[in-house]
Amino acid sequence: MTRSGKAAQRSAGAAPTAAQEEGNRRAELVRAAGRLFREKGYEATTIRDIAHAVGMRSGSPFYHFKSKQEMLKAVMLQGLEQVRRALEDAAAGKRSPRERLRAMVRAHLSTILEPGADFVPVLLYEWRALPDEMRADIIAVKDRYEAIWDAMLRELKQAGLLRRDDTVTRLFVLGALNWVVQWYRPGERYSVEEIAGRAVEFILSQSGEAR
Amino acid sequence: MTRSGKAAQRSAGAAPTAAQEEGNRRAELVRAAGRLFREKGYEATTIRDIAHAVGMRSGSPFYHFKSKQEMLKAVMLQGLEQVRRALEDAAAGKRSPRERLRAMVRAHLSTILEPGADFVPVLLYEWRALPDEMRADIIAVKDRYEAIWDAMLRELKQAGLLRRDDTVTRLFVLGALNWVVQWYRPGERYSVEEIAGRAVEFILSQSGEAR
DNA sequence: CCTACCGATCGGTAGG
DNA sequence: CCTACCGATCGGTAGG
Repeated sequence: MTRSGKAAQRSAGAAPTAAQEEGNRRAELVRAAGRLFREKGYEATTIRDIAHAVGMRSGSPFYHFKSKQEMLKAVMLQGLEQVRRALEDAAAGKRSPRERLRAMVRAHLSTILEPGADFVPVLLYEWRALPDEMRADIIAVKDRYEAIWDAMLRELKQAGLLRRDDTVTRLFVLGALNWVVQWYRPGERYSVEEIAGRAVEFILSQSGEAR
Repeated sequence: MTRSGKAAQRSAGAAPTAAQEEGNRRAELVRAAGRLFREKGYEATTIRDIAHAVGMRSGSPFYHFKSKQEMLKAVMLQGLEQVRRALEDAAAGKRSPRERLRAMVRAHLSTILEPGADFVPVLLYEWRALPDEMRADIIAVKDRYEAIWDAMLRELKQAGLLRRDDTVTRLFVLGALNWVVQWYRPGERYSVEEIAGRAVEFILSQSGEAR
């Protein structure tokens, strides 16, 4: 699924070009780095861990990345692109404000909780490890992401479903959602779908009737 | 302020005993460790950093702690005791449910945001670094902390101020609050007091009149 | 609590 | 992308 995009770039059946192979290897490294950074944390993960996870030797990742920090940056950028795309898709559907909120909450939670969804959690919890200069590139994308939420909150307020639609409210909302990664365990008691429903209910000031 | 408790243990004017001096040094190490763990993260902080912060040489902290992990555990336990005590004090005041909630939110946020309040943020964000065996000791204290919130939520629901009072609701509430450490900057735009007020408003399903 | 030290490991590089 | 390697640093210990 993650790969279908890549695969579609080459004509069917043709052997991949050298550049494509290289891109694949790079993508594999980012994926492995994301998983390890999430599981063990950036500092506790070694380049050797990442290299071995994709069948390389310790020095080889530096052929694809200049430094460990560049790998972190790549993971974070991928996480941001992923969650932003998911959110835009969710918001695009023609639905009522409430239904659109629910779709966005579900999209956000999925990107954080689904097995293999490692990029965004790394983005959320490894800021400290990122050098100042690299943050600017990330903040630009982050702003676009938050703008989608701000638009949603404005809409909800106009519909009388939310008391306030300012920045602090958005931070409370995203805080409640992002915190779910701390307690959610797959297959245990609540599904992502159920948590999304409960979150919507928690966020909105008027319960309204179901659905 | 943090020290007045300690000082009160000895009779006024008397020289501290050897055991008290030792306890003070240990407490200094915990404080320094808390600050550094918070700023740089557990993995990125070295024993040497901590030692130098209190004027010791690199090997000396091991006279007080068996390992770096034991230092982390000490920081976390102190964080939990601190936030639990603050919360119990806040909840103890004879007030309306809404006022009690506000006091608890303020207490929780203060323990996380006030300058020098490093223990709880470490507790929140360094779980990964703590070995399994040490978690049990911490979880026992954590349960007592969460029980206070559960009681508060039950009360709010009975008063018709909250739609639900189950575990997921508590997790949303604490998520929104704990996330504030990610965006709050002292002296910038919002005070802790203001954020507490906004959080209460966000949490409750009925706005009611001011105050 | 210091001095002196150790084994292990880490991010990164040169040279192919 | 591998081999071979380097300088630096780290958590921890012995012996006082």
